Amino acid sequence: MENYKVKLAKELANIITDITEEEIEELIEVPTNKEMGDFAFPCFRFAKILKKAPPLIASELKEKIKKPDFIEKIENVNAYINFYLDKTTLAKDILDIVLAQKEHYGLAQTHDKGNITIDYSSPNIAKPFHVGHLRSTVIGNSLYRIFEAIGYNCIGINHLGDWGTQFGKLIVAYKKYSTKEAVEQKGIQELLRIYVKFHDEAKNDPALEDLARENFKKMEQGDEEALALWKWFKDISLKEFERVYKILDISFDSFNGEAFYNDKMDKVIQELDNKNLTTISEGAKIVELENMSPCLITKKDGSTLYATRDITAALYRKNTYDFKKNIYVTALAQNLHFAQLFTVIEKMGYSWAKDLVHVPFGMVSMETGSISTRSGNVLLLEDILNEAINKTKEIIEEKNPTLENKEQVAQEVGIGAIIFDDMYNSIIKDIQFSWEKVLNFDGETGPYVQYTYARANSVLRKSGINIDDIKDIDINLIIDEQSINLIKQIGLFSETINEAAEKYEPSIIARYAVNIAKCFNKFYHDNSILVDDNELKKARLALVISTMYTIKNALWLLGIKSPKQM
RNA sequence: GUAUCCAUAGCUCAGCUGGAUAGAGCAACGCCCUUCUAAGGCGUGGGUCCGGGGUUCGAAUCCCUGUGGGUACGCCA
Repeated sequence: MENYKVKLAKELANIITDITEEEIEELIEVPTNKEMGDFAFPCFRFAKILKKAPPLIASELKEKIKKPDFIEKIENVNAYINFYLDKTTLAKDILDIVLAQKEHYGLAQTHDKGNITIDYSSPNIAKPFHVGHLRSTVIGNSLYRIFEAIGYNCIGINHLGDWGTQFGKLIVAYKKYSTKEAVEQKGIQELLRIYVKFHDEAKNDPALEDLARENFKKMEQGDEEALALWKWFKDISLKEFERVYKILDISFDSFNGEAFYNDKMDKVIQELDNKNLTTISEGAKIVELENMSPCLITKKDGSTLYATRDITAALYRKNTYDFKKNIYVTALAQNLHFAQLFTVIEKMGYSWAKDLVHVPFGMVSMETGSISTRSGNVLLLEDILNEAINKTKEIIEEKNPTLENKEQVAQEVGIGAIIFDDMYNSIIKDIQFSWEKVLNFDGETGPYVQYTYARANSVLRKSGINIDDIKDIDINLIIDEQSINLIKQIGLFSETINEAAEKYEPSIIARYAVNIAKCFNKFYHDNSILVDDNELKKARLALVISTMYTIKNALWLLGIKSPKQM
């Protein structure tokens, strides 16, 4: 649709000389109401220059415009000039592209725009994967695919929280409250139990915290026993995470977590010193920042912090991947941390500091209050996914009991519902987790979109026509209202992906997928597809398969599968 | 205290780079399966766009300010 706007601006520029073609293009808008055309040009702006009433300007202007071929009609309503695109031209232009690109529709064929590193999921070792971790994981995965779709090469980095004082705590807790056998048997559950116990005990015995810091310092100094325990805890956790990633079908290009930077931080601290950015405050090494609390580089015992590792990681990523953008998908609560991180890198004199992007998302809470691993108020992601899968199975038994591979479909739909729900709204919004909401598959939900895809697929299957035979269609057979609405929507795919990338907002894709589904369902309701008239059937099937490609790719961008039947 | 995010229908939210009567879904009620999957379609009711100023021909949208809520602010990540 964007290209028509450009063409229209060019046409108008022949008549309007007061402003530039670019300004004209900016003024052209899409009317709120479909009845008022595909594009509108408001004339208020010229009232002052021409000293005439806007409606008069509009009507005079309208008379001067020579109708281009791609425009069906031009109308003048008050101060607006409304343009209606020629339906046949529009439908032909869009369907030609979709039917040529087929399953690649909307997705870039090359990835030559450069590298983008995306830091997402990044769970903390030794803590179970809960609802709160889902957001970073699915949003990051979606952004990865969105940027790939517009031609970047993405590098997905799981910046594991596998270093830091928490391991000192875990080592202390293990020695005090657990045994080798218990950890081997119960895995992460046992690690969680002793971690929670540590915090309970530390409330009354602050010396425990000191002991923990001591143990972390040992790790940084290469103490073998401490490192062996650390590695053991890490392996146990990773096994657990891998299982969740497998269920979600999400993968990473790098698992270089915080520990990976252990031997790279000295050099960076040295660099900060050399650039005279550091000062000592209360025994700690810090970088002073304007309008912001200082960034802590080392503690008074000399061990490093989160920020130290993130600065090091950013430098490493720039050197390794020469990224065009380096994106961090983390909670909004980490706003200050990233503001500090980016400013420090800017102060170091790196011009690419401007390419560092924090994509913040809102908090997930539960009806029982905020999620807290320490207090045990958690809802494990696996439990939610399993619940959703079971609910889907029930629905399948009720609606489509003869379906083959029910198990797999239930998995794809149940998980799709959870992922979709997480990204349907602007990611900045807080979410209060609710079983009722997440297990509701009616209305604007993942299953609704998937259902639409399955429906379309079903018609195609029953038509008995091969996809490759759907060509040379008579466009004039599908320019009724519902068909054209659907075609227009399909034609918006590329610019929708661009917008989602620009705003780092997967929900734009999710809403787009719903729009396509809505348009298709109306089209489906109003038009019989499998009719006797062969030409009409073929033309409508062309729309059916165009919808299928679009929905499948839109859902793919969100990390959601499209089962052919459900 | 400072910073930051949020505030639109009963609920969850779109719309926010200013434009024509503010839109969806859920929930409620009613209609549509002898016809391609009813996880669908259609309809009805439902609004002080948090309050107050300002900019503008025009503000839910931009600016200022107040209120309410969330979050973060040195040795956790």
